[in-house]
Amino acid sequence: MGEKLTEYERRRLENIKRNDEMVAALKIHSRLNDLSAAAAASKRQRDESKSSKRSPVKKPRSESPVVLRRSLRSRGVPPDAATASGPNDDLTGRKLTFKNPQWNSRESTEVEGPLKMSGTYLGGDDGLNQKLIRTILQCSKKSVLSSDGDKGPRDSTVKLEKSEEFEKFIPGKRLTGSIDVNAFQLKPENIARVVPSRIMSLKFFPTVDMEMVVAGNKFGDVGFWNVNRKNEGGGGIYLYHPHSRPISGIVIDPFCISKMYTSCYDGFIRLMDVEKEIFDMVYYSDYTVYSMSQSPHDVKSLYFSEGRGGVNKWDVRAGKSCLKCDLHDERINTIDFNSENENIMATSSSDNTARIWDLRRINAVKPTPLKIVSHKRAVHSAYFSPTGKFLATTSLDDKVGLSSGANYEDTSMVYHYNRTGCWISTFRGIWGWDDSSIYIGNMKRGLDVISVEEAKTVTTLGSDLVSAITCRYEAHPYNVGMLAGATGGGQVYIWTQS
DNA sequence: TACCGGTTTAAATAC
DNA sequence: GTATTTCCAACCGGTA
Repeated sequence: MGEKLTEYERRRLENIKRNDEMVAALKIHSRLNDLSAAAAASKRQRDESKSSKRSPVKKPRSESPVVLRRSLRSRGVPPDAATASGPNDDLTGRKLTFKNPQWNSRESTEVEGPLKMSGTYLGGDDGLNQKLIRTILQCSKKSVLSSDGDKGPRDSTVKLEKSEEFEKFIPGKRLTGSIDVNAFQLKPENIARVVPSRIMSLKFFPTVDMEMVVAGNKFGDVGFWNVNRKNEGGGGIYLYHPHSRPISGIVIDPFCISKMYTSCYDGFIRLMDVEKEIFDMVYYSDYTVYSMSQSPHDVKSLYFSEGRGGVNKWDVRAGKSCLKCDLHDERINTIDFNSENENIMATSSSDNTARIWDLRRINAVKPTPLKIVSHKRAVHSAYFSPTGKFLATTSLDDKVGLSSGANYEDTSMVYHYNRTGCWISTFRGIWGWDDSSIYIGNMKRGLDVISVEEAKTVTTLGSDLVSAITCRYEAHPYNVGMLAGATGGGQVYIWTQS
């Protein structure tokens, strides 16, 4: 693992060196230009970048983007050149936002076109990249075979084969079942550092054929951890760099796990297509993509947020947007869908609200939500319970909101300290496998379990093995009782039932 | 309302 | 262990 970090740092240093060379080249170039014009252009770039970072235009899609990025393809640069392009002054635009100028250069991942998986692999040895590809393809093949039949997938774990839920297994629909929160255990072998730095997104592969977790960090790295050491390739960690900025969302197609979508603050949405061994470009936005989600009822659409309050519904088959609307006044932090009602969606936003929407009624210019859950500060998540009867909202106002009722009209607020500060990601209360509990990290490196019935924190799980605050959690969709927590230092902890 | 700048604050690394 | 460094968030309140 230390070697991986070293390799990662080596790649970063290489990148910085490339950037330095480009900066040096630019200096020579700028001598040829009028100094005042260069200064004005520089100031304009700064201003534009700040306005797009701190306060993206209110109606991003109805106005022309201020900064246009020129397609590298149109400039004759091969689209699959993962590391071929250095940063370029006319492409940095809104990227000029950091104090350290080294970070302001356009990164090699920000090219409009596919990136080879091998080119973005940070482990050095391409044999390991190939190993991950083989592992995912093997499982994907199994899943396809089994979802074509009527019996459900063949499962390699004894536990699920014996469970009643196994018979009900449907790709895209998470399993439900009650568990004893006091039976959670953290085993030393279920701890790993999957990426360097802060984890922003965490997902399990939606399959019962292996236990694979994916983590996206703030540098645009995506790490894979094949958790179960008993399986072939188990314990392996694989690190890629397909983006340049924080990974805001990960979506894996439950019907085809060799297709994984990632969204990023850099405005890119990529599709890791394991069969083609590429991170393909699905979409590029001039505005920050803060979140991405997929409806379990419609896996051929991606929903993602853009800039200040916009939501874009993307048709992955047609490769085009099929709906754009403004749903909030500030950035949208999460998008979630009701598992029981295909028309219901929830969004959480830094405009201090979470909103519940009827998808049939958001085509309007000024769509009206079915329900607004109001907090006093930014709302960082809004998730439906497994049955869809509850909505849990997590806000920086130190409250976890619980909304229920036919139209979610009954809202109660549970106190939970949520001020995570500047070094770690915000907390998000998630659901497990029934409607009884919400799982959320705390500032003392513990895992709080909030009882819905009692409307308070009833249990706090902890372990001496946990060395940092777990800010993001993910429940395994098909493996009841498997809960992953992620830290600001790149570690992932997986709690299991016995 | 856009913008500026102060503030919060954890964890890796260096000693 | 303890001190030092990090400086790719995000919020809030003051100001023009």
